[in-house]
Parts: sequence; structure tokens; C-alpha cells
Amino acid sequence: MISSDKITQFLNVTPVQFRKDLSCFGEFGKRGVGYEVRKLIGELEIILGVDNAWDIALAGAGSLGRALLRFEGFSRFNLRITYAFDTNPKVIGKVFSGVEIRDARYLRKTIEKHRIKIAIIATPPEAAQCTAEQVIKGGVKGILNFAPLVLRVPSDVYVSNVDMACELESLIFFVKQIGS
Amino acid sequence: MISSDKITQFLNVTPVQFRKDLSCFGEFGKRGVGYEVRKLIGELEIILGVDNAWDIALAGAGSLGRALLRFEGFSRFNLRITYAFDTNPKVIGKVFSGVEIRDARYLRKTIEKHRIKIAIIATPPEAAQCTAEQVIKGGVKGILNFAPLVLRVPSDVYVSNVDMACELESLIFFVKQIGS
DNA sequence: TAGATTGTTAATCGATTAACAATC
DNA sequence: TAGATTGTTAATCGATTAACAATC
Repeated sequence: MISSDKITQFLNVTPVQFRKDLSCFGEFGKRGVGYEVRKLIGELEIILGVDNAWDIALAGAGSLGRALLRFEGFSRFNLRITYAFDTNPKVIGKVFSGVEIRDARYLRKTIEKHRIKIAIIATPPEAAQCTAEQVIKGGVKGILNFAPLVLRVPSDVYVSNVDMACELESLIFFVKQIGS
Repeated sequence: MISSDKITQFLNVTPVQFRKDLSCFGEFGKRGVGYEVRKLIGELEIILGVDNAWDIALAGAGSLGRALLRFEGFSRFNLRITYAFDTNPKVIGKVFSGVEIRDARYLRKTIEKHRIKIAIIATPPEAAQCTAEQVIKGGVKGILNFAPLVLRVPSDVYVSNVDMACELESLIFFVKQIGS
């Protein structure tokens, strides 16, 4: 058993916040006692959908794309980059971390065929919007975008941006304040 | 000249939001007219601190670290990864994208000597907390953390987390809702 | 002057937190 | 029963938006 107090000692979240958030999905604890660890993990996995695996398509197999292919942290959530694409003929056909790089020409068709719903865009910024449009036509509903620009997408498609320069920039902004 | 309306057509921000946010820093537009593009860019650069360059230290020169070294998008904000570190003897001494990988043993001293204020942590998760403590002892006040864990840091140190698996997970969460 | 557009004040909304009843 | 801890209701806070005055 574990209390919300104990759990949140390892997170930047207050115990109340933790309980309030959980309450959106049901009651998982025992009053006066706490949460049964195994049961809580199980419930969270169901809420998050970790219980069934998701296949992910990667567009762009440059150095960032290949770093993503090697990244170990996806398995934790039952995620796999199953298909990877690039336009560079020198890269097409090669295998990185067990995934063969396919010709980006087949991006849309492959996504359609395998009913992929989530794509990662790790192309150069110039190619990102066009790539987004292709994967969306193929049926993708969620995009993790590493290209430093704002993608224009239909309202039923979710985009999560990872803009590393922006993140650093906002760190700098805060760090500058310390002195003053 | 450009209006807040035009500018925000390219962003996921409303014109009012744009003007409200800017108003925190001053008045940069002309009523009835809009914003002078060059002047606005200049003012924004000052607010963000893009006008002077920042040196950044990279801890961890694995595939992600090296992808970051190759990343072109930092120059846009006048950012440079100037020092990179790893513990792997096979990597130490090698040069990637013009930056020599140094022995992680000298992480703290180098940061101290060159008064580095911003560090990127791209180590394996096991090493992340320890690395954070070292860079903080060296004087770092802002950390961009790629390791999938919550770093414990003093309250005057800012941490920005890039947890790619989490981002994907929350995309999946939203995508799952669409059907229902 | 009329039209455009900014910057700001006040209203609304949503998220966080405080207080507490429920209950183990 | 007393102590612990959850889940919830109400209060607070901050951020977004609506409305509008200022002004080019």
C-alpha cells in the first residue's frame, strides 16, 4: 500500500492534485489506508491505454530519427516505432535498430494499410508540413513534431511539439531573471 | 507593418492573446496600424535574450546527444553546444559536429571555469540525477532533461523535461477519445 | 471623419488549493 | 474510538476572453 503523500514525494505534484486528477477516472484508493500499488498501476495502465501496444511511424531517418529508433524508453509504454521513412536514397533500405528505412514515397500507403494512428515527424523543417499532410491523409490522428514550426492540421488531429531550441530559450529567459 | 491578426494566422494563438502577452513587456505597436516588423523582431529578441549568445554544456554523447550536436535549429536563438561530455572511453576525445567529447570527470570543473549556466542532460536515466547534481554544483541554473525521470533540484534551478514517450502516450490518450 | 487596430479593464472560465466529510 | 487518508465541495487564484476606450 502507498499513500498519495508518499507517491508525490517523487513527483512535482501535490498529494491533493494527484487525488483530484485521479478522481476524474474513478475511485482507486481506500480511505484511511491509501492505494494498493499493483492495483493502482493496473488502473493507470488502463487509463493511459498502455495495456495494448501501439505501432508508430517515423518520418525522417536523419540523426534525430535514428536516435529515436535507438531510444529504449518507448517500451515502457508499449510503444514501438514499426515503420520508418526517408527520402535519402543512401538511407533507404538500410536497417537501424532493427527497423528498415523505407522510401518516403510509400509513407501514406503504408500508414493506411497498417492503420497507423500515431506518427513522429523528424524531417527537416522544409519538409515537415508536407509530411504532416501525407500522414494525415493516411489516417494518422496524432503527431509528435520535432520540426521547429507550427504545423497546420485539421482540428481532429492532435499535435505535440518538441521544440528543443524553444525549450532552451525559455530556460534562458528564467535564468536571466535570477540576477535581477 | 503587420497586424496581430496576420501574425497569429501562423500560430495557434489568438490576436488578443498575442497582444495581451506582449503587453507584459511594453507597447510595441501603433494603434490603428499594427506592428513594424523589424522593430517587433528586435524587441522580441531583446525580451528573449537572443541578442547575446549562450554557451551550453551537453552531458551524454550517445545517439541522442550526437543528434543534438548536429541539430541546426539552435543557431536561430544564438545558442551553441560548446562543451560535450561522456563517460565512455571509446567516445571521449572524438569530435562530432565540431565539438570534442570530453571526459565526464571534468564536467563540473569545465562548467565552473566557463561559467556555463545551461546544460542538457542526455545520459541514460540511471546517470541523470547524479549528472544533474554535478552540473548544478558547477553553477548551472537551467537544465534541459531528456532522461525519463523527475530530477530533484534546488528551487533556484529550472528544469525543462522532454519526455518523448510521455508525449506519445498523451497523444494516444487523445486519439483514443475520438472514437468515443 | 470613418475604419482599423492596439492596449487595457472587467468578466468569464478553468484549474489549483483549502477545508472537510466519509471511511478504513 | 483515534488516527490516517481518501474523495469531494467550496473558495481561491490565475489565465483567457469579451468589451471597449485610445489613437493612428
